[in-house]
Amino acid sequence: MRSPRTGPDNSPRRASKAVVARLSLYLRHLEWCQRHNQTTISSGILAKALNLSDAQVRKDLAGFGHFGTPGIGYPTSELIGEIRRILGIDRPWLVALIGFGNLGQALARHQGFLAGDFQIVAIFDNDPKKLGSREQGLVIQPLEELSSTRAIRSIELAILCVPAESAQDVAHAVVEAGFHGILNFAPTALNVEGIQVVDVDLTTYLEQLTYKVQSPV
Amino acid sequence: MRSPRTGPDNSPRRASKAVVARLSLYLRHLEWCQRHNQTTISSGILAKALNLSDAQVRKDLAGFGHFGTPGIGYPTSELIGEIRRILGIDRPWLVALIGFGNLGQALARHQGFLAGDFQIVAIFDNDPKKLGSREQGLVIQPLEELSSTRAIRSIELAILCVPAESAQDVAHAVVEAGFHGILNFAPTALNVEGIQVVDVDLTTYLEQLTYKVQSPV
DNA sequence: TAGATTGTTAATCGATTAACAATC
DNA sequence: TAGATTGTTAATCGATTAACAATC
Repeated sequence: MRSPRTGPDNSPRRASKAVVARLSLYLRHLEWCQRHNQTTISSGILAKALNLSDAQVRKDLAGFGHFGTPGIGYPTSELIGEIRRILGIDRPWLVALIGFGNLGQALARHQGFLAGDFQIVAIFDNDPKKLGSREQGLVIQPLEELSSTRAIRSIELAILCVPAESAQDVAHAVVEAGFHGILNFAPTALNVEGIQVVDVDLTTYLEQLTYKVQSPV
Repeated sequence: MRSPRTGPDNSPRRASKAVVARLSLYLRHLEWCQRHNQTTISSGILAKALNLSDAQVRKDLAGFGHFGTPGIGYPTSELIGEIRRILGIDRPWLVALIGFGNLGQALARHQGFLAGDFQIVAIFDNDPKKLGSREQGLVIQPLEELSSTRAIRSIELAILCVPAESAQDVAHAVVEAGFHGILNFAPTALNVEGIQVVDVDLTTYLEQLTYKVQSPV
């Protein structure tokens, strides 16, 4: 039973980036609770574990439906299923890794961050020295094969780990190849149409930290 | 010449996380402009390059001082200096890498994301198989040496790349060792006092992307 | 001077928090 | 029933956008 949040025209409203990010955090803690045989959890307990407020947890979840029971809390397993469905990870996603430098190699090996719902099934790079070598059972392919490989295997997502200088060109090729989304690790703003992009800018995080360290609270 | 933004009590006010993140983006594009011999830049041009609004750029910068000239724009080099000073990267920072699994190894090798202002000068791990081996000229040290090594070398920042299960314990040791800040790659919320933390949660980004892909605008 | 652009104020928009009736 | 907790509304807070006088 659910009644999704709707706009004035009654169409479902897209949740803000902040809300979606918190849903991922809720999901991870709920899975932890499930492993510890916690069958229900209250907004207060969940909030405390993540340094948030109980009101925020309830508000976030209520935006997507009625998942809890007054006096009881939220059923762990059911809420996990609901959040996975909301996030779109109630099914597996195929991923192509583009750019096999240090970061690309790291992500290919650090499958932990893929968390089971995502699978890297192709790796691309234009460095002739890397082409043809193998990683995790995958042959490094040239970018010319991006479009054909994507189509054959129905790959939907691309993780972009190329240098900033070539990122825009490669992003264009990714769009042309028919991908649906880009996780962009290149430190540059992409200008693309008709495709979703999430930026992960590793260079900015240490600067956020030094700002906080030199201006504590 | 600058007049920093102040609170009602005239004390400098801490900028929001969003503003600080944008300062990093401004800085990077300004450095690009400098390499292309652009001596001044307007808020409109800078905004367009980063998919932001001109008003937002001016507002962000005005929060820290008067850096521009009406009719002209902002002087590239001077603004770079100001932003670097604001972010705290007008001096080098020493960094310890804690946890030498796949991600830790990747970050050690992917020095690109450190961008010259940060230097990894020590690596720690508790895996007996890794101890004593070398990476980038650094010997992998046991966590028992965290405090002494930090003090001897005056290391200020820690990059935490340990598994979620041990992250809280290690974070505690990091605080005890006298670090000033943690860049936390462990997928868990840290509960620490008296130290600054920036979380980088790689597991959540692909979920943000699938949400956007299945609910486009 | 005319055109361009800043810094700042006011208006708008959105997100968080507080409070509480409803309900198990 | 009494205690706990949700879902939701109203209040607060903060961030973004729009507009424009000041100024080069």
